Amino acid sequence: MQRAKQQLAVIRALGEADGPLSARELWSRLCGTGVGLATVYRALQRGVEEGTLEPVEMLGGGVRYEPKDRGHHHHFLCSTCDHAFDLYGCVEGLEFLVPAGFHMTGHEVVLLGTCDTCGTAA
Amino acid sequence: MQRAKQQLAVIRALGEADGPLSARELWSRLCGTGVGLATVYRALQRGVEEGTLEPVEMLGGGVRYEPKDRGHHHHFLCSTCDHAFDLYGCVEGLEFLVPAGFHMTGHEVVLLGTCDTCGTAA
DNA sequence: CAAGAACTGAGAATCGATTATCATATCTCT
DNA sequence: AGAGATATGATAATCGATTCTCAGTTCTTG
Repeated sequence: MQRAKQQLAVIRALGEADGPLSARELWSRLCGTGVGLATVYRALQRGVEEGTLEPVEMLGGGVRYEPKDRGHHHHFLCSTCDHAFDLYGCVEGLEFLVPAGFHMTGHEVVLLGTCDTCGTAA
Repeated sequence: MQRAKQQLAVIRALGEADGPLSARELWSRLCGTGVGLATVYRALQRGVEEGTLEPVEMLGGGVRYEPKDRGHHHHFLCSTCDHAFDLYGCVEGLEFLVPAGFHMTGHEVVLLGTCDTCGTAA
């Protein structure tokens, strides 16, 4: 059987988002459509198993998820609404920070501040 | 009353660490000294209230703590032992990543890889 | 030493996040 | 339509992290 309707709705909502979403964020966006929280978790778990979704750990606690096809990028975390936004572009030249004997395989950059909406509202 | 012995032991252990520690890491380092986990949490909470400790959220779940006097710096997270190490030096020129309308107040950089010890052992 | 306040360790209680369960509903295939 | 597999939502169960409780201990001050 193909992936079912409700799970597709979850994946679609994630694809339309402007950044990684947590299970709860995703669920609240699907509110009213009658999708259960359990189904959100099922869709996320399945997406990760199939390799189409990627879990993103970040400040603010929980794990967020995003489609794996977005390539290398970083995030902006709004301290007011706690939403994470995708950023385009990357940072180079971090190697000089690595201590001798350590081996760097990747890096994470998170910018903090207020987003468009929250900044204007304040 | 001054801060009591056990709590001082916690603060000292944190000061001697080469990076931020979680409550559990701290506790295991004090194992054998008969310090209870509750006391570790009490010392951390008190340190934060007094402004001498700073909670650090990072990949890998839980909150870690470090003395607040270490100034601006970043961390290296070993994917093998899951320990976080302080890095010296910082990154400039991240502003170009910030979308229009957003206001950046800070940034976090985490380098991932294997540390000295884990890299050698592998 | 005496009295009261602060501190302590162990384990219970709580909290939020995630996962498991189950009866029902939906889909696929014929 | 009928059979069997899969998906669903609600809720219960679980998990790890943190906080609370409490009886006993240690410290301070006199």
